[in-house]
Amino acid sequence: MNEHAPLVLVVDDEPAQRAMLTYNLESEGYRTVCAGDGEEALLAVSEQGPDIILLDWMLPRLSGIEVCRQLKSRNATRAIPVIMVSARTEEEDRVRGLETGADDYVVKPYSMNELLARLRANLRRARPAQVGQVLEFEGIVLDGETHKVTRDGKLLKLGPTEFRLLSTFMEKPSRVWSREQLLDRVWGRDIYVDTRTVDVHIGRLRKALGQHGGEDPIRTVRGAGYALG
Amino acid sequence: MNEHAPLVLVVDDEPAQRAMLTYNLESEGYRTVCAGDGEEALLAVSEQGPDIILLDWMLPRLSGIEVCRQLKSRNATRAIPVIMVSARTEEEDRVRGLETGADDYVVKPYSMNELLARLRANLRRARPAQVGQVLEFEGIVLDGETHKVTRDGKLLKLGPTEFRLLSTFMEKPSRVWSREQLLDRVWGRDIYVDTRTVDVHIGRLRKALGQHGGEDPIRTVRGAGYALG
DNA sequence: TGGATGTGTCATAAAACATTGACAAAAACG
DNA sequence: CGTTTTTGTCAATGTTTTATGACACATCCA
Repeated sequence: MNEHAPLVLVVDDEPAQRAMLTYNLESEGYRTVCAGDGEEALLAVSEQGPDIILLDWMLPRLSGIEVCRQLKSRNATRAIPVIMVSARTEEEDRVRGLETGADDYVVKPYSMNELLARLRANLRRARPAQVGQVLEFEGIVLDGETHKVTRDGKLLKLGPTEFRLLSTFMEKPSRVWSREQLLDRVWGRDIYVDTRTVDVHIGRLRKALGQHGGEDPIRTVRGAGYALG
Repeated sequence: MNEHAPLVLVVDDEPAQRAMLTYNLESEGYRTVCAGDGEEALLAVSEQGPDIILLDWMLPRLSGIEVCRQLKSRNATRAIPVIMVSARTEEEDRVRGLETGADDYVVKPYSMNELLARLRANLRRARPAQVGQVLEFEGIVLDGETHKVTRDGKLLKLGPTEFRLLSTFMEKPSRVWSREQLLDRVWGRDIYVDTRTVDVHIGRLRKALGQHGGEDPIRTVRGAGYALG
């Protein structure tokens, strides 16, 4: 199994469902981890740091909707895409699902094809911290597994948002990202934050990158956004 | 109404639907334009250049899926986000919708809230019509993704307006652009600026292009405008 | 719980860029 | 040629965009 395959957290209370899903996901090359109820799910999120979450609506102990709400209210987990899975087709549920911040919504019965398509779409959108991958740019080394960043061998101290911001930049150095795109990838979908907030965090990232000296590697592209190098 | 509000193209064959949608969209501050069938839709796209498209699945003449396929197969329109709207809940359709390149999918009946949430998310994602294209002309290389311009390998420094001006020229080298056309493309529609401003910026672009030496590649066409080469 | 750390917003400062009018230079045209 | 029209450049001024520091509030972790 590829070390860098995306890790999917499957949350469902029915063991048969979980087995079916993990089987299919793994034969598509994903890595998986399971949880049987809401509390297990939250635990798994903080311990495993999945790249994406398949979340059943009906769960013992903590409902799927509540799990989602909690995930989306924390900075550390906000950016992880959540796909809600539900047997209920009522439109009201879809709305509630999306309003708690779910990134997508799938109604049972769904085909594996549909699920995989949505999975791919959501992963494509929001995968800044390529799990396990080590990115490098002009002496800056970002390790997605240990969450450590060094510059010219010296360890840098940076907060979670700065880390995600930097890893977005490093995924494609010298590509210009608009503030909106950065909000989408670093902060997450449907989050209402002023675009100027990006400026502030860029400033913080610059300070963090320069804490042991060195040129500022972040380029301001007036009227367009920011880029690395 | 804000001139720069996103323009939403609403494609639906039922007038009542269209009215409902435009009413709601406009009270949210969007500008709207409508089409009643697939061919009208394609026409509206090329004439109005909407920022995003709400596309009903079932349409007379040209089905929504076909419209989407055509839009996504042309460079000029590929970047416009398309949200498919359908009454059909069959999952197979959802998959087909996403596979033709639709950016999102909404099933009727949907709530306005859901629709607006998806609209916002998709607009934000695709916003700066990233022309990730690299244009080249006589040693001048313009990269739309990194916003960098080099001449004979040497990086040039140019401001936002100079960048847009140059990229307009490079789209079709040796074509002559009138001052009015340049104002339209570089400055934007309905903006009131003296045509003399164009001269000044041409001057700046010339200086910028010559900052490391080299011939002036911009040709003045007296009485007509300017061209590259 | 409580201290440390991180985050979003605002006000303000600073920088970058755009516009315009004046005038000089160049081209067109009789 | 001299006149008229068009274009190039400059400097002054105005506008927009970005940077930064301070602060309140939320979150994390022991």
